[in-house]
Amino acid sequence: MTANGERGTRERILEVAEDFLGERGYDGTRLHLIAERVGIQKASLFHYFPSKEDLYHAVLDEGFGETQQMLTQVLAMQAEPLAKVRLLIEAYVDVVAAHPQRTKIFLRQSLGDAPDGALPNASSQRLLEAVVTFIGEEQHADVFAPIDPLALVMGVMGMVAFFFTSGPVVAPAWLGDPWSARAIERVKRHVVDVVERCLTSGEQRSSGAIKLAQARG
Amino acid sequence: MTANGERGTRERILEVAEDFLGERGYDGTRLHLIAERVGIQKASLFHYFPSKEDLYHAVLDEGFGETQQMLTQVLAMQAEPLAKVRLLIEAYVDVVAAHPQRTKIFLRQSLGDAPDGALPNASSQRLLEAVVTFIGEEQHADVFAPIDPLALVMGVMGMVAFFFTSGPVVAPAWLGDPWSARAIERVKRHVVDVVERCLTSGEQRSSGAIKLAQARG
DNA sequence: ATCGGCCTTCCGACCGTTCGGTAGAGTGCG
DNA sequence: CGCACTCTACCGAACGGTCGGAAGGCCGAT
Repeated sequence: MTANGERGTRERILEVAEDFLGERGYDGTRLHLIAERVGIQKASLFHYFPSKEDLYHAVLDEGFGETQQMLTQVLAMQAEPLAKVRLLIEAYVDVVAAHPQRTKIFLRQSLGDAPDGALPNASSQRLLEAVVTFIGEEQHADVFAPIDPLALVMGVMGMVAFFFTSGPVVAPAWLGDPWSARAIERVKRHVVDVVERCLTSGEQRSSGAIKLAQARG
Repeated sequence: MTANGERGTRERILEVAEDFLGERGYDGTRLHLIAERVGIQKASLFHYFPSKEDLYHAVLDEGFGETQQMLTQVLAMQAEPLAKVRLLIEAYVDVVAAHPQRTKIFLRQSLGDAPDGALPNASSQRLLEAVVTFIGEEQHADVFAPIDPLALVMGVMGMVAFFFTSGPVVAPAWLGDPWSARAIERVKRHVVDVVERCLTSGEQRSSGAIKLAQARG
């Protein structure tokens, strides 16, 4: 037994790496700093991961997997359509709020952080499709109001990610500590509110929005 | 007169730098590649900008300034409240779509791309406040439905940014070429649609909105 | 019980490359 | 000449990654 009695060096590396990758991105992450924080020699990193890029992908996979698993679970639940949407949003906000660095990595990835560029990740796309299909079906049954489901879902992703990652920079006063339970609740409520208004508004506005605006004048 | 007859080497550097910074971020941007694409020697970059960080900030300032100027202009226009909101959104989408790299840089910046961390940028905060105040006043006059205005505005920023920067990765099929006029129009319509539903729904749904209304008094 | 090999885990030292940045001279123009 | 601009050549530092080996646990053979 050397310095590290507890087991899980590999896991600790992944944790620390996630922190650095979220904070500074792929190119900004220094392996020797990861090693230092883990309490290990830099060369030892290469015992667990063949290269920096492999470490990056390991962190990525871990994060994606967990998030998708949680959302898939919620999607399979039995509930009223609108309630299920609410649950989905709340679960998503929870998972984003619980792993801020992971969310940052996800955003960075889609901005093209990795050296090999941004990859579309097949399984996450399947999940996205499942959610969109669910909403589309309810719309077809006239339970939900007609609105582009894909745009709606992607809008939710964008809003939530932006609130937590960019929010503190753009509007530091708002939310205060973005990871506090109070802030999380606020974000949930707002997003649910917005989506519900979009899915329950009686009139169809999609293309007639401009006319409506004029009519109100 | 040497190789570069047309004037504006500095401007060309800024353009090219914006491209690289958006595509790969601060740490991933290599000065020698910028120089190469400009058609200049790397050392010449330092004649115009004292350091990489200064170049970065120059790009940042240029981008912020232009965006803010445009939005401020729209905000000062005379129009019906709801129409003005629509104009603001359309202007914002236009400017984002016109400068994708700039938007990526902005997102990266708020994720903490620069070596000195993310700075809250005072003037952009003032603009944000102006928009929020405008919405708040219309709500107070019962023209707009009660909903957290700051959250709404930030949500719009998040949605739009996400559509254009992450959209192609998350859902490549959607939008197709995200910078086509068709895609831009689609994004505009969706965002305007969502915001209008939020600002015109008669009933009051969120308890967050109630709190906001209280806080305002 | 203990020796010797073996495996995992980790380490100190080192390597080739590339990065941001500098020095200084050259060139053409007003 | 002075000035604005660009060049070639170079530098120290830091990076990702490699190498050979040391420290200890494990286990079977003696």
